[in-house]
Amino acid sequence: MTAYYLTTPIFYVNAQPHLGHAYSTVVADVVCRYQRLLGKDVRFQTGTDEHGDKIVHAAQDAAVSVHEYVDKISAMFKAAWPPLSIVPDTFVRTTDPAHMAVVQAILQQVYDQGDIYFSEYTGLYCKGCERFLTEKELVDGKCPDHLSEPALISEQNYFFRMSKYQDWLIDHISRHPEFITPERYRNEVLSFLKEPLEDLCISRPTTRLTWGIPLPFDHRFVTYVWFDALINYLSGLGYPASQDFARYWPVAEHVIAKDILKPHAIYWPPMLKAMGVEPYQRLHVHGYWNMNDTKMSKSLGNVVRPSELIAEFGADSLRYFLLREMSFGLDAGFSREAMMARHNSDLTNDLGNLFSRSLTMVKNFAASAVPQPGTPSAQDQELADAALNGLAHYREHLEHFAFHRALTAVWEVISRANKYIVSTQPWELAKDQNQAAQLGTVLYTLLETLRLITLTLRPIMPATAAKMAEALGVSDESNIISCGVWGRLVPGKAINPGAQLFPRLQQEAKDKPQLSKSKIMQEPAPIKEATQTNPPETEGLISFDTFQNLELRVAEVIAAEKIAKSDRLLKLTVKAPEERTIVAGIAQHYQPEELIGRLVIIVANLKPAKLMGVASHGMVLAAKDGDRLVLSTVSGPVAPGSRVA
RNA sequence: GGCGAUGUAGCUCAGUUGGUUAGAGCAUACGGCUCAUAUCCGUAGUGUCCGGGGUUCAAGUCCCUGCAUCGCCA
Repeated sequence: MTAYYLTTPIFYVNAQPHLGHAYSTVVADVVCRYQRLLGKDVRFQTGTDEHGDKIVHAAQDAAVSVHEYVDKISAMFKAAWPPLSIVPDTFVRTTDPAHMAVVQAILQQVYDQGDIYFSEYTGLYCKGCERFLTEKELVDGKCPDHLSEPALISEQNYFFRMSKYQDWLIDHISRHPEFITPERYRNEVLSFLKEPLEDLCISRPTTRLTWGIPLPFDHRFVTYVWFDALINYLSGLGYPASQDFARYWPVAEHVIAKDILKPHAIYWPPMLKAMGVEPYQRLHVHGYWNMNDTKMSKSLGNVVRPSELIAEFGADSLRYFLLREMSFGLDAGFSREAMMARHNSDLTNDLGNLFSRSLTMVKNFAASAVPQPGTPSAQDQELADAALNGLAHYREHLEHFAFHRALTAVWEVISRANKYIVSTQPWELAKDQNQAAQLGTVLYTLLETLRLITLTLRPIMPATAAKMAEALGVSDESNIISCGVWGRLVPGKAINPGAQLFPRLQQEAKDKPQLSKSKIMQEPAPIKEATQTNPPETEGLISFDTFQNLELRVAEVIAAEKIAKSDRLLKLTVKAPEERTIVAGIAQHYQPEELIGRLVIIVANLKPAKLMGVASHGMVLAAKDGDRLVLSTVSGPVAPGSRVA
């Protein structure tokens, strides 16, 4: 049996699972299910990336130990997938002892053969950022985030001789057009490789960072996060001496989002080469989901929780939407409205209704059994051909990760079937005994078309496809090659129409209460609209729900500076609890220095805006008394990020 | 600053190597059917194909230039 191995990235546990994580993982699950339908032996892996200073900080902010923190978030990721009908075979944690042992063995091996060397690096180090900054990042010689001058320090570190593999890598990418897809990302990588590659710093001294895997040859250092994380793709297979590794690695493919293109396309192949392992076969790069035209971002509080969407639409509907709405590789927009439209029109109307009307006719006109088909007319043959054609196109597109095209091909068949019903008018045929044979052919053609559609939907919407297969009496079909042919339904076999596949969802009132505080960012409902829907006596008042749309939080000012060329604006860096930049028009009332450490109240879910070239994520509330502005605050000490309500 | 991508109907997008009247879905309007868990089918549209210039018998498509948005790099 041919093997297939597909991975998602391992997700960094400094945040909870969001739609972006769900997308990568749904894509991988769909492809794995499809490969299984082809009869392959599939290995599907995901996991969590748990080392690094950001995680130590996140744990500190949450006031728990690092171990407790990573256990908790990792478990949240693990628990996020089954409700989406995603079933990985392996779930790797970079804190697993087995993974850590593999990382250390590889470091030792590469070190022994001379591709890791010790060297000194001198650079501008910002204590606040806990990292080296490049000259270009500095503003007036200062760190833009911490407004302090970085120190020129020398640090000794270990480096991976990546530059040695540059020519090999360019050659490899050039020879393998499908190594990085879609093509735009391949071009991006090739263009990056036109410049000389620098060696990769792969260590951090334990004086700066302890939450990592110690270098086996020097315990004063831990390994840099990428040398740790990427290796999960091997350690999850039991590298080096396992049958799984021998079986699955030669067919390995990775799914990633575009933000981690560089580590996967530039660092990873040379790492593999250095350890004497063949590179992966294909890297599939996808884009971002933008939320209501605003970049999805953890710090803006406009993260969509997949669990809430599942609760509202169902896992299958969400999977369908994600695959149908995004052109793989490009960015796409997410909105509840778009999802509602897809659900009701594509799923409820087109597919659900076709299924329901067809089975009802079999029930009413053919005694709930597969009818005996007669000689097909041109019309019947046309639908049969369209169904087989659709299946072929679907397969072609899925092979290339063109999910939206694959689904368009299937919906083309659905649409043809709906037209076919109108033009053949089975209800008229049923009225005339002489046309019984023709009726049988029509219904049989419809059922076969539905059976083929069901086959194509198995990877996309597993639960729905299972219901459809059950109704058609073909639950045992599990191979798209042997079953993807015309005429497998046996006349006389019982058909059992089930419940409606996709109940219609009503568009909720716009100011529906939020299910949780961190949902899709919404514009606060316009007051005008609220007054229109409210009785006259409350005119000018807003509803509680409207108020709930405002996310007010306490924030601590940790840095402030004047914005050049503006006499009114200050650029504030606040902790709420994440760090964010807010531009405030208070320069005439407050000096930057006197703001540091103050607790203020901010609107956390305001649409970001650029003021004098600086992006502002939220606004600071202040009282206006004539010409005077006085900042809002809370009457006692509370943790930054506390909700004000 | 360098390289690249994108800009097409109200919305989301298709448009192969230049080739007749520029397409689809959604939304809108009207009409038809009744098998449908309340849908489906048909018809009707509207487009300065981002602006400007050029090549060509012929440009959404190729070239130059400008604008806008985005990405990568520095």
